[in-house]
Amino acid sequence: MNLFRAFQDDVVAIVEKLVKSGSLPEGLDTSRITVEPPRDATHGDISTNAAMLLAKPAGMKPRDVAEMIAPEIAALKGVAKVDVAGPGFINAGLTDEYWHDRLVYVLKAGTAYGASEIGGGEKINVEYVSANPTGPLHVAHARGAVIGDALVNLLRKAGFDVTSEYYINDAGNQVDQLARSAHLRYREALGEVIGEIPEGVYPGDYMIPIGQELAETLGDSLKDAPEAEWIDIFRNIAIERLLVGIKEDLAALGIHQDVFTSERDLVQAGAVEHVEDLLQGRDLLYRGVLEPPKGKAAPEDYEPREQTLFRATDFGDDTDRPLKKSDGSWTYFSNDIANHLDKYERGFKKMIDIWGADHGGYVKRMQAAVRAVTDNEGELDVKLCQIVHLKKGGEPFRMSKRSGNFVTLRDLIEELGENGKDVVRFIMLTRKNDSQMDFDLEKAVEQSRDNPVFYVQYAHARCHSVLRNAAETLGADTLSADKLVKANLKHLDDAAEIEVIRTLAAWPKMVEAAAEAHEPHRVAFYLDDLASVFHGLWNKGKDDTRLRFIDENDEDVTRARLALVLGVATVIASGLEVIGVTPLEELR
RNA sequence: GCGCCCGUAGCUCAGUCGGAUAGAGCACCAGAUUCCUAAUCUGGGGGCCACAGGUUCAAAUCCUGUCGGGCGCACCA
Repeated sequence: MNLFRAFQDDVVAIVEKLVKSGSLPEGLDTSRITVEPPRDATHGDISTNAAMLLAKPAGMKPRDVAEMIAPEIAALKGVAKVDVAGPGFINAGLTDEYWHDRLVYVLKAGTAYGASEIGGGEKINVEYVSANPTGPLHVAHARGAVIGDALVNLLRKAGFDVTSEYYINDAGNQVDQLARSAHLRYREALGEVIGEIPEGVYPGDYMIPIGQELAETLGDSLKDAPEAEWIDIFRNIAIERLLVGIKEDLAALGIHQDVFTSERDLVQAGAVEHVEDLLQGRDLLYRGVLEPPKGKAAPEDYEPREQTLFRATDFGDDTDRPLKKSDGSWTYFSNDIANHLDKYERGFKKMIDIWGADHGGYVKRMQAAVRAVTDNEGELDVKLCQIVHLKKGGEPFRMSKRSGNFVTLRDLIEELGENGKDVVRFIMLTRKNDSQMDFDLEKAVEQSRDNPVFYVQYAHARCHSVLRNAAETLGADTLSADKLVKANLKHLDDAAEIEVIRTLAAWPKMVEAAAEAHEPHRVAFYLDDLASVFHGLWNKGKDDTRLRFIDENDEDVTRARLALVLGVATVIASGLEVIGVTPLEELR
């Protein structure tokens, strides 16, 4: 449960009560009332803006409204004191007992703690990676993969019914070039000297084994055959093999998407004609000529051509967009509309796509198309990922083992050693998705405060280290959550201890806010905060022995503190679960 | 020329559907450590939140314009 939401309900109830008693006028809008933690901790534990919001419509001064509400809040369970401050904030401090109850709640819930119902079981589709099946994944894909996957977990925790999806771009020119590349490697495997690989054809070494396989299974029958005879076969096999590799690359990052949708299958099933019919039926298509882009030099081969255009401007786009090329064939755009319409027809009103920033110019038209084709029922959010600059010790990092001239995802993970997956996942979430970032391979494996992966992992391991130590004298079987939940938590009375619980108690709100904003990076920042307050408490114990977790002379106090330690470990594990990082119990 | 994203401490970045005196880490300065893991800790200095208007009880946050940086700009995918 999100405690702020609970208090928010209480405040709204108080306002309604005051309306009923005639102290406040009727017809007030309570929907914008919030209860939040004050930014400055000296203002208490919770704060509401209710008085400032209601003052104007009620025709009263904010402070007067506040003075009416404040005593009612003071009467709520768990509230220790209430102040009216500033322009009309009502601040409340909560009792230690209230916070102790929160800790009990954490221990009872385990890593499920933080789960929310705000999603209400609503279906939502998250499409990410969707790289062309023309080679192994590289670093540029890693960020979108991690953001997408963490977002999926986050939305699930927030109560949505999430489907994770990969759209396979297996139609069009690129995969034809792939087929040609496979044919070239096939000829090479049959002993031919292929020389320089032509422009546009994929040159990577990863095509060599596919060529060899084709040579073994097909013999030399298609060696000199015209393209039309082999291109379908070569394309299908190459795509299939590369897709297996891509899935392995994703698995190395701990990613297993639910649905892989083939563009080619959709096209063959007539999904694009379906789009055309739908748009036609809504009178959103016409034959027209697109102007060349103004200002900048027009493309050299520009000539006015008539084609089928979609009225994207009716839905907020800057210009109408072609559904068909001038030769009458479908554009990539039209296929992608079919993809999104297909999702909608599978029951997803909410859709999220994770794209690279270089596709930013494509967002408006896709959103316009989704609205058009779903009669404004469907809703597409697009998260753009800015590029990642790989560094090593501050210097740009390049290497090329498996393929042409880019760093593959596998290379990256392997370069980072045993915890490569966890390091990549965490670091990728240490920036907002739309900020550029540097990924320094040296810093990412450093064991220091500078490295958030380590800092958070270490906090978790440190918790378990304490529990292991305590187990030696108290017995491991007495330190489980269901035993520690019965500890006498009254002993947790130091401000630093309460501060830790307060941070634990913020986790459910964090999950909800991050899920609503579609921003998984907030989880990584929260975990860094939590680790920080926990390490802080630990360090206090260094100066003040009375605050150490284990007091050999007082088992009662020790158990209370171990309950807190277990609570911290639980919430860190819960958060790491969301971002897909393994909570290590030992770092040695 | 148009569209989108970004502009917050010396550096890298957070900043909750608008909330109180704008935060963190690094770097810098001054101290601490026979102690459950020193795999450090405490304190301090440092800001016209790019700029100018507007909306609001309240703006880093929303709107308009300007400047600076990135990305994208017929039928490619």
